[in-house]
Amino acid sequence: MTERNRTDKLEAPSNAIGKILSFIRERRYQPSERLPSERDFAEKFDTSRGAVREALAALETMRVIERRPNSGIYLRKIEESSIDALVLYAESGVPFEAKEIADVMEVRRMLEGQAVRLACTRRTADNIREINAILEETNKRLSKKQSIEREDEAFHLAIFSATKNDILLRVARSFYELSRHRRKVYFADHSRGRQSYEDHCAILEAIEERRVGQAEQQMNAHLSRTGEAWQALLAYIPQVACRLT
Amino acid sequence: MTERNRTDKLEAPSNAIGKILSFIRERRYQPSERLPSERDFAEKFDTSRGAVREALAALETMRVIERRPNSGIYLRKIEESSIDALVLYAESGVPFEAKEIADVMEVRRMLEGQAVRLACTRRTADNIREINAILEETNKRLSKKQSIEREDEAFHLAIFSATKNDILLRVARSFYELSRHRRKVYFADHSRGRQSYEDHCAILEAIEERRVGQAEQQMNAHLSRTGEAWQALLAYIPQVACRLT
DNA sequence: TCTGCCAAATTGGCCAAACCAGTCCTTTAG
DNA sequence: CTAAAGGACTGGTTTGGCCAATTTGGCAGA
Repeated sequence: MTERNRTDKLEAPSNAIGKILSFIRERRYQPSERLPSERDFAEKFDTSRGAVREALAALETMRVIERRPNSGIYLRKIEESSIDALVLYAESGVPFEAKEIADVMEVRRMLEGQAVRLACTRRTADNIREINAILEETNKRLSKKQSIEREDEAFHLAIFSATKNDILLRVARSFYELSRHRRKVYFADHSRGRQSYEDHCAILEAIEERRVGQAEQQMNAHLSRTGEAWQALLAYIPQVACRLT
Repeated sequence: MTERNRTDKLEAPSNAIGKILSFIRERRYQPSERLPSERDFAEKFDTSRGAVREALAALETMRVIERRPNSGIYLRKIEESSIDALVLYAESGVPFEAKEIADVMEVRRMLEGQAVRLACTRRTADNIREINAILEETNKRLSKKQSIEREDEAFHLAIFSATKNDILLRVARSFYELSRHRRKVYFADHSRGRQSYEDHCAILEAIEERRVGQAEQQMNAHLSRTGEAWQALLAYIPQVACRLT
């Protein structure tokens, strides 16, 4: 009951990574604490040292652990760990807090209002075509009662892309990756998907016509609605959030 | 002449990671192109398959490559690769463009102006103490004519930390990581360090006294000065930027 | 000539046993 | 009591092998 064929998030959880990760969480290891040795892990998971070392290499680049030669493997602070590690954590069963939602929405307000302004002035015809295609796909999925979490992410990232600021796009990508699990929960409700779709259409129209003020206003309205929907979601069924995947 | 004992950036370039990375770059591989097999790499680098596999595991979590079972190893798009991979690239000898600087400064303007406002209202006494300590260290290093790139990063991240928004802090961290190499180049000049220090002191004062408007204004002024200094730097000695490390 | 099938080669994934070069701690000889 | 010797760890690395799946190529039949 540990995992199934869900190898479409990170391509190689490779089994061992997940095992080590949940081992760390279950045993409540503290930062800078020393973990079992490679050989212990291999024995514990009934696998080979090579497989363990490969997983450890991955976890080290995610900055979850630190390997000190001739000493041991040490757990690092959670804040130091990379986004990929957090995604792995979030993907299955980590507690889910209202403050995180509020934080996410605050950052979105900081970034997306200004991004949409830039997008208005710098967009090309290609950008419009791309966003249009995304919205069509959104509509298609909505009419089939499917979740649109990926299309929502694609829409917002396409706006960042239209700003022609590669650094901003990169930051936005890692940000959206970070909140991907929450988005999955959010769009489990069909009506929230419909509302987002309508908001998106209005935003695209403003960008296409290069109405800077209107675009920013529409984006702010969209984010406000999303924030309120989140509050409502959390107020009534906070425990549902964890179980959905 | 490939590498020396510079194992203080990412903890385990482990030699093989760097070798594979420069191999990819030298041979000008294109995205989605198939790389040599694990066994080929092992032979090429005169090492074992296990070492190669460990490096590949790391590169896979950095999303530089994709390993398809029973098929091969494929190069992914650069835009998909993680920040760590970009840092590795930047660390040694990648071209250096003015647009990147402009992009970075644009993002900083988007984020830090609002962040400093939040910091004013939400800061605790601890935040002030922390920032003060950073500024003291900055001053100490300046009087010893040392570069302050780490202290500069610490100062700005401490402001993000004072906003009490963990998501924002995380985004800012990855952002600063992304531009770490450029910062190293920037602070190679001592006078730019002094200017930043003075700006930082003014910003801290405003945050401490919770003067929201003044803090934002100081931050904007600081970012403007930094942007201009960058322009000047790039205009006169663009080629120096690449060679400095 | 074209088609279909089967076997060999190649791939990544994995395992086992060993050796190295350090660190740390205990034991032992002076 | 001290200091040297020894052993028991550690992560880092190599070698050599097996597995399952895919790809490939050649051979047989139509």
